[in-house]
Amino acid sequence: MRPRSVPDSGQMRHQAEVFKALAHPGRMAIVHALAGGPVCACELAEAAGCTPSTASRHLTVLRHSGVISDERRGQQIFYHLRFPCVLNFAECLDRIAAGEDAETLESSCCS
Amino acid sequence: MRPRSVPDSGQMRHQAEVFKALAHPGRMAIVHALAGGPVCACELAEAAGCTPSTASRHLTVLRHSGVISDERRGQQIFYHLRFPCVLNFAECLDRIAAGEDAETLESSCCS
DNA sequence: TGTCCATTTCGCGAATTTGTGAAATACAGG
DNA sequence: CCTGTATTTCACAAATTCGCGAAATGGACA
Repeated sequence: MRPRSVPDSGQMRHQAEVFKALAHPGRMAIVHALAGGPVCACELAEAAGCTPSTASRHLTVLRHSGVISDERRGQQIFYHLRFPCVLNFAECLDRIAAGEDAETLESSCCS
Repeated sequence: MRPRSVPDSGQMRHQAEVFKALAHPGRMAIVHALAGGPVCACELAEAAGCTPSTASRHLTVLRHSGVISDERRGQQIFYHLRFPCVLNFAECLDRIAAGEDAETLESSCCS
């Protein structure tokens, strides 16, 4: 077990903000849709299963929390996943939900 | 880059639910307070900086999402962190926020 | 049984989040 | 400049979350 530093309250607020940005099924769908590389906003609206308007707000939330970044390419805007390890952690959650023992998992979790 | 399976909508809903449970500074404080082992509810209320009443609801949210479990010991109830890798991921967030490059980080992230 | 202690549940108002259509903005190309 | 496409911003109502005090619950112990 590697030693771990205890975060201060500012760090914990920031962590909670990132978790909040991810705390929505549509936004998780967006994050997973970005796993293979940058994707434009219109495709992300489809992935999230909502209108472009709603998707735009989800994208704003994710961008503001630092999870994604945006880049204009001609008429469209492509989004890029800045925290690839979110996908690692999400996979851990699936494995624990599937019944895998968390202790056994820990050494390989999120790696 | 290890191949990664794309989660179905049920898995993404579950992931979002876990993230939502963690999406609160007080609940993050509780999670970090549990890093060293089980802690009773009254101490967790202190760690979260709220009343026992509010802390109890936070604990209910965390327990319902599977992040923690509870165990009675005499008069008090001790809580236990079931997802230790949450701490790994939280540390990644700190390191990225501190300016560390996410690509460099990924291979060691959450491990 | 009765009393203490730890914890949870209830009820309430305040604040935040959510989704959407309509309108505004930004850019490419004639 | 004007048109079409992509995206965002705005305004609004519905739903959810938050925090706390008061009251209820559940064991431990005499």
